[in-house]
Amino acid sequence: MADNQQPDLHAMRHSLAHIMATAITHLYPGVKLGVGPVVENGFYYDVDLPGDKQLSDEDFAAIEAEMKKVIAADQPFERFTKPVDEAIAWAKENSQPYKEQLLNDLKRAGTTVAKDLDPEQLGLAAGDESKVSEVSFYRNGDFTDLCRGPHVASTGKVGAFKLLRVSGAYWRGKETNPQMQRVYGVGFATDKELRQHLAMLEEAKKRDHRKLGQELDLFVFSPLVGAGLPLWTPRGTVLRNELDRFVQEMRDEAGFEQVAIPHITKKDLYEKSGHWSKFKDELFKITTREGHEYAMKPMNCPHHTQIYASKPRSYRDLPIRYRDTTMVYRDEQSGELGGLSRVLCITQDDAHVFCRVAQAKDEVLHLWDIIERFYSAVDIPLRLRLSLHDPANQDAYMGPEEKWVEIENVMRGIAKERVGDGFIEAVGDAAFYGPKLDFLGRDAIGREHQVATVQFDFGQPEGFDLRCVNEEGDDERIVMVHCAVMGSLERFLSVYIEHTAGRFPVWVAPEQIRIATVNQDETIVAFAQDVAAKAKKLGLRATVDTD
RNA sequence: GCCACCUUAGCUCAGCUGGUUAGAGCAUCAGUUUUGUAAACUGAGGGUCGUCGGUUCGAAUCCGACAGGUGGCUCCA
Repeated sequence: MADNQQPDLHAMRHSLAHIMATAITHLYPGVKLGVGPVVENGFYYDVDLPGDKQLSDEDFAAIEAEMKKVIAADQPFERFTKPVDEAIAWAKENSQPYKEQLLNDLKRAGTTVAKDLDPEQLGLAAGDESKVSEVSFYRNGDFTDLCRGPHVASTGKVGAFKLLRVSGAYWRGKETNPQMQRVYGVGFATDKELRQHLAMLEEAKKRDHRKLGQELDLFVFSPLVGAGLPLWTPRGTVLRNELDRFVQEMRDEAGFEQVAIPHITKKDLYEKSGHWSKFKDELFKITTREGHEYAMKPMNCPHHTQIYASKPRSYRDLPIRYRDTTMVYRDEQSGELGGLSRVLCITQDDAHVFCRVAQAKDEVLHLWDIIERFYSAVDIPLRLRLSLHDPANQDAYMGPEEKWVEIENVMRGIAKERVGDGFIEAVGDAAFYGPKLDFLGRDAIGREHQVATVQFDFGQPEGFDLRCVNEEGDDERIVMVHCAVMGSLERFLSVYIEHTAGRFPVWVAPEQIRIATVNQDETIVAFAQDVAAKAKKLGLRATVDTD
């Protein structure tokens, strides 16, 4: 829910959702309605059209025209209430099975327990846990809808709007439920604001990394190689290498050592780490000709633990810090792939620290320093999110809950010490092996993306029995700290390309110097080539342009 | 994976309801030009219309499958 918009704008958008539903009801009698809430910049309504009718963009003009008629009629929005049983009867009479289902939930539970459903969509006040005896409706003209409101006084007072797209959406967000059609629109108080918003969308389109990636010759896709598998051109590879080199230089200063690992492993490694059972759907699996099962690595930490575990470690050796920029592979659902934001092969600028519990805090802080230096260099402001486990779903996590709470308190303490109250907490966003400090970067046109991450891991050291010999000569369990600065190079570059609109600073630019000659006279061209050669000797990326 | 839409030259796109050798701009190449502030002139090459199959006398155009893409849904260790 968009919570920072003016209340009347919220009411306008909510009213637009009703007006759209009114129009669709007029055009497609017998339509079954789902929910129609306000979202950022606009609204949507989920509809299930009679017969096999499927909406497409071409139907928008007719729907918009019908909406304009409803708006021109300036019908008042009238609120009234009904006892819940009468409301259920109303839904039955009007063949609105989705509304009926919502009402039944309201009656039975007093609220929609399904946390995937916003109570606001149900005509129910948020936080209202009591049993519901009455529900509210809104009526405009010949259209009546179960709704909490609020609405504007009449349909003439909704400002400017435009329908943008239609897509599939599962009823109540559940994959196993029937799929409805979700019609999205945007709404603003004035035409001018609507035009500005549409202009912003145009700007975002211009910056689209998929478009710029092709125009700037940074990466390509091949249908023969497959979806979600970007191929990096020489120019794009320069970008990747320069950014990574900067991160790795900072890490080396902080005592990291580079390691290298194979991209596949026997299944045994992931049986021990817990990946085989927890993430088996996302593992790319390989069976050898002898029938042995292998998998492409979906992450690097299990491999790295085996380097650590290869010999006895003294407390004097710790912390041991490995860094490794390498690809991991995840078998994502085909429909989720898109550009560089979501790929099957993810290049992680990964790092793992093996240390004693008491050393972990300093390690986290040093890694945090590197993250801050990096994002200040690429001019992307960061916001911290502390990602915690979900107590309601403890089975999804390694280890006992007390341990989680203890470690999360330590992480929260570190965050408080460093940024005060300047961070948010997200229950359920932790990794299965430990809580995370996630960093959200804000790009030049205001969008936020998750980029860097620092993770505290006590699960895997336990699973792999990682230890050191302490001062007393006893075995001591160690902990791991994971850190990726760019996270995924692919995803980071999708953000960075759009952030800079392809105008990269000189230090990462694939082409730093272009020498253009005024004509194609031999001596002049030779001179230009000589200058370019000298520049290259100095380590600069120079080209000659004789056109 | 699910729903909708899309796929014509290297790029951006025309090709109406199926009917002669599929077009344009930019880019490329060749020749001309050598002119100081954001697209010089002339010409040429380049496409089995995503792939495979079907309907039809005839398919870029209609149907199906597959692949790839876009927007969402679901998912994202």
